[in-house]
Amino acid sequence: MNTEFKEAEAFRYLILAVQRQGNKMLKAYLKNIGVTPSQAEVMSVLKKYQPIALKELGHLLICEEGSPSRLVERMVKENLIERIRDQRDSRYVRLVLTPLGNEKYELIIKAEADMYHRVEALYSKEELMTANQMLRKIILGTPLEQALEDRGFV
Amino acid sequence: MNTEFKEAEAFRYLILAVQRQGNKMLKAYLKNIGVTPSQAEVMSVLKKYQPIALKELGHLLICEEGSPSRLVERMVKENLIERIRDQRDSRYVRLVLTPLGNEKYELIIKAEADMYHRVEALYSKEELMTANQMLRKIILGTPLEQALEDRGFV
DNA sequence: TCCCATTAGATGACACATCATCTATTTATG
DNA sequence: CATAAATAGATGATGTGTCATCTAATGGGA
Repeated sequence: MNTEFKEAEAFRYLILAVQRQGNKMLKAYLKNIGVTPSQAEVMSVLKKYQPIALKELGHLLICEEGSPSRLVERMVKENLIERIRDQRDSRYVRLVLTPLGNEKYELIIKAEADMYHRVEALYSKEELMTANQMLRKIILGTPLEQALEDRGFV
Repeated sequence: MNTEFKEAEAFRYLILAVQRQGNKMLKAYLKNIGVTPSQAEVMSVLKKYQPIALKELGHLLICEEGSPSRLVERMVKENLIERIRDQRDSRYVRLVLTPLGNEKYELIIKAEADMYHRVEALYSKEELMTANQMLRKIILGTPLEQALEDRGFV
């Protein structure tokens, strides 16, 4: 077997595995709140940046590029988000959290904190900083760099 | 803003970003071969382990847990895989690469090598080993640990 | 031998992601 | 002012992932 790219190949699958496993774990923590990991991400972006247009939201999300029309659509149906047409330029919509959305966001913060506690039980702060610094390098020059920067993760 | 879990939160989104970005890059490399990253993973598992049952394949894949019926179904339709009912126990199917599948796999190896070159241009072998060692820790005790071990990534 | 628990795989349901295309508006330009 | 270019968002198509449930086949125990 060719072992030339052994570490690079392992890195590829380890990243995939960690993302899947982490998503699964977060999904479990969020289950009784009734939101998915992607929805939780939308809500935390809205909490910080609302009111915001769909396109801006798309630029800030890590979980999805392009315009998250359908992700938002489902959340509107579940009364987590309100979608308001802009008066001045009706191409835009302005997105804000509903009261229910705000309520649930409080629970989401707690669930995420539980998740982060588990991560910090596994890694020292120094380890995390080293890993993060390395992961940032691969994102430089990609469309996600701006999103991560705006969100405060760079 | 609460900064208690700053690094853990950044880690969460960096892992997501790197996985998305990497998947996108690999997808581009594989595009003219006509296979997706998940399909490429199935083919490299088959190349090494064929003939194999659907359930075993599911245990070996990182890209999907459970049984990858539909992933395989699409690949059968595209004549990449052959699905043969086991004579002795017709609950099982045995999966093998078709000649077309083998041909395409040769191209996939090249595309993946290009991808790995880019990763190694970014990171030293030592950095990769450090990162991989760290990522392995979070996988310990999860269902994916076995898959990674069997595939030779642990 | 007969019945039932077990097992492999298929399938329905749902929520993403991504890409291409379409629609409704707005704005720029002749 | 009229029309074309540009822009925001919606929508269709396709391929995942995940979970629950269903079906078909096997095998073990009464």
